[in-house]
Amino acid sequence: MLVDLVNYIKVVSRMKEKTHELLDLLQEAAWFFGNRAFDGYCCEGLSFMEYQALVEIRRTENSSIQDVGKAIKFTKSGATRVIDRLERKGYARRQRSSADGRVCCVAITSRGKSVTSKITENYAAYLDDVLKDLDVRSLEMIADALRFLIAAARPPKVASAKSLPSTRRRSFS
Amino acid sequence: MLVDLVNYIKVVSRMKEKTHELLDLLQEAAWFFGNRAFDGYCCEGLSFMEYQALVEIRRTENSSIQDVGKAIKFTKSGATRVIDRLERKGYARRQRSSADGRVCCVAITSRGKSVTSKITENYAAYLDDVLKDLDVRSLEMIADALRFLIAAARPPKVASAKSLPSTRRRSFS
DNA sequence: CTAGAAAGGGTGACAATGTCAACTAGATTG
DNA sequence: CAATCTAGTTGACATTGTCACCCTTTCTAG
Repeated sequence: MLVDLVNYIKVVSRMKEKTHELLDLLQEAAWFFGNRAFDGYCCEGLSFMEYQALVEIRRTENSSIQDVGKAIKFTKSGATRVIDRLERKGYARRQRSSADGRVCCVAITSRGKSVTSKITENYAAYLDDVLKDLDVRSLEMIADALRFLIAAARPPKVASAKSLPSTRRRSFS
Repeated sequence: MLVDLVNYIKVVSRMKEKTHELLDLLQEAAWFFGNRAFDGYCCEGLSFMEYQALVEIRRTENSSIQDVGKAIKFTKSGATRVIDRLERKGYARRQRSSADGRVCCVAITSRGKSVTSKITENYAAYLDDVLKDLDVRSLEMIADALRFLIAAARPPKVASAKSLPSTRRRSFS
C-alpha cells in the first residue's frame, strides 16, 4: 500500500532526525567532558593518552604492555613508547614476567598513583563547578543516561566489529 | 554541634562519591562517543581536529581564521596550519576580507560540504548500530540528559574561566 | 628433540601535528 | 604621521604514534 510506504518513509526520516540530534548532542558533550577538556595536557607532564594508559595500568595491576596498548587503541610499538615515557617519568615500572619470559608486566608506582589521583581530583573539581547548579534528580537522570549509553557501546557486544570505519591505524596482530 | 559536623561530613563525602561516579561515566562515554571513536582519523584524509574545524567553518559561514582557531582551541598559528591543510585538500577556501585587509574569511567548498556530510553519516550509522536496542523512551531520556550537561558546560557561563588547569598551551593573545 | 612458526617486546626512520617566537602587512589612534 | 595593535604567516622545534623490521622466548608438529 502506498500509505504504508509513506508511513515507512516518515518513520525512517523521523528516526534519522532523532539520530542526528543525538549525534550532535553526543559530539558536543564529548567535547566538553572528553579529552579536549584536558586541553591536550592534563598535568604533571602527562598527555591525555599517557593518563589513560596509567589509569588502565592502575585498574588492572600487572597487565602486559600489549594489554595496555589495546585498552588505549595503540599498536604494540605505540604501547612500548607510552610505557617508555611513563617509566622514564617514574609513574610506571616494567618487570619481566616470571611465567613467560616474553611479556613485560607493567605496574604503577606510588608516584603514578598519586598523579592519577591528582588528575582525577582536578577533573572532579571541574565537574563540581560545572554541575553545581543541577539538582540531585537531574544528576541521577544524567548518570542513568550515561549508563545506558555505555552499556550499549561497550565491546562485550564483540563479535561484530563495533568501531567507526578508519582509513588508517591497523590494530594488533 | 558534633552531630551537625558529622552530618556535614557525611553529605560532603556522599557528594564526592557521586561526583566520582559521574566522572567515571562521563570519561567512559566520552571515550566511546568522542573523538577516539574516530580512531584518530575519520575519513577522506581528515584528522579529527580538521573535521572539527571544517564543521565550524560550515556552521559559521565566513568566519576568520582565528575564530576557527578559537572554536577548536588552537593558537593562531595552529589555526593557520589547519586551514592550510583544509585548503590544500580542497575542503575550504581563504579569501581576503574586503572590509578589513588583514582578516582572511574562510569558507567551505562544495567538496568540503560533501565530506563533512559523509563523515556525519558514518558516525550516524555507528550510532544507529550502537543504539539500535534502546527504546524511544530511553533515547529521549538520554537526549535530555545530554542537553542538561551541555547547557551546564557551555561557555555562556563565561566570565569565569571554565576549563581544566593546564600546564601548557597558552590561549590567544 | 628440534626446526620453524608464533607471539611479546623493542628500535630506527618517518610523517603528522601543533607550539613558540619572530615577522609582515593592514588598521587605529593620539 | 608615528606608534601601536591586530590578523595572519613562517621557520624551527618537540611530541607523538605509525610502519617495517629485529631479537628473544614460547609453542608445536614431525
